[in-house]
Amino acid sequence: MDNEVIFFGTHENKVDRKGRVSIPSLFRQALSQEPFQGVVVYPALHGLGLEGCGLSHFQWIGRHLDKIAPFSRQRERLTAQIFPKARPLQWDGTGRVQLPADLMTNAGIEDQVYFCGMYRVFRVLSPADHEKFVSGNKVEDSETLDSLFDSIEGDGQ
Amino acid sequence: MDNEVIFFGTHENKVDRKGRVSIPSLFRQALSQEPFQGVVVYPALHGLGLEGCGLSHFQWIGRHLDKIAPFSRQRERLTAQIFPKARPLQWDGTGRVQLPADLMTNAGIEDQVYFCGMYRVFRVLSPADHEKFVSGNKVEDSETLDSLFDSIEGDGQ
DNA sequence: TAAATCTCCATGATATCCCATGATCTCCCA
DNA sequence: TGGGAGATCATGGGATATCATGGAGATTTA
Repeated sequence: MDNEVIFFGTHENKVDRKGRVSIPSLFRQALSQEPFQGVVVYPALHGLGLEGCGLSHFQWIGRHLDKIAPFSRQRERLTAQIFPKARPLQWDGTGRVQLPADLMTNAGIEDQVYFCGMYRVFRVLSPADHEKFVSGNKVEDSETLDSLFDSIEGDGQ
Repeated sequence: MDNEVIFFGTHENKVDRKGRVSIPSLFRQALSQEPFQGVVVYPALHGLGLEGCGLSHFQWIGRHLDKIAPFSRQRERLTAQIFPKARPLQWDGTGRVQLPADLMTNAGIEDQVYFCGMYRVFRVLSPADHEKFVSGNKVEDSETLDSLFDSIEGDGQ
């Protein structure tokens, strides 16, 4: 897979009173090869704040849904969980997007956000949620961490 | 699959007393590459409100029915549910369509609707149905959500 | 001819574009 | 190695464009 889009690092940005926020330059660089110059944002599936990614990765999520029987209730429930709250946000010439009011409310975001790179996606968190996010994902004992890593297969690289 | 038609977000619009309603700009953009500049609307399969999509996807639904045994009761029921009440609605220069009276009655729509993007289709819901839709599709504990996703095969990406 | 539908124009709210600024980072040369 | 010039980045504010919506008038349909 060429042109891999990867997000990392934590970036603290301001939300101005129009609801605009700069997408971190590193994230925009990561997405620079994408046809859609913007991000897709939706409430995080597991827990806190918002999650975002490029359109291609979002379409990849959609293709997962395509594997489910088209008129089934399960497909409808999963779709309803993600799509009605997802929004494509195109950035402007200065790299900013407009955060929709409903998503901001949903995530308790006011005038400051943390962008946390999370490999193929990123999180957008209020300061309070960011703190919970950091402490909540701490792995207390190194034994646990070891076993997490051990569960991943090598690929002979 | 290029130029994928995907519907996102929830949009609250008014129905004026002539029965006109704006198709959300995002939805029209999604359909901008389609030969037919409009939507097809029919009663939703799983109960609430109306469902809509572009003409191409509607044709795709038809082709899906072709996979069901031709003289089966199931095929007839699905066909009867969708096709007799479906209507192509072309939008005008300002992006509005006229909602047919029978579909509005059928869906309990009066002067306000919610458009919910649902991936390849979208829902058109009265305020009351929208509330039921949201609460009815809630996945209470994240375990359930996980298991829903886990039931889908990964592709090793 | 009455009712319904479509076209066109006006309007307020909102989102987007464009330019300016200060802070930080990078680069280059002494 | 240190310091200054220039570039990049996040951010603010005003101007502009877009969108949803209302209504008048033209056109079509029954």
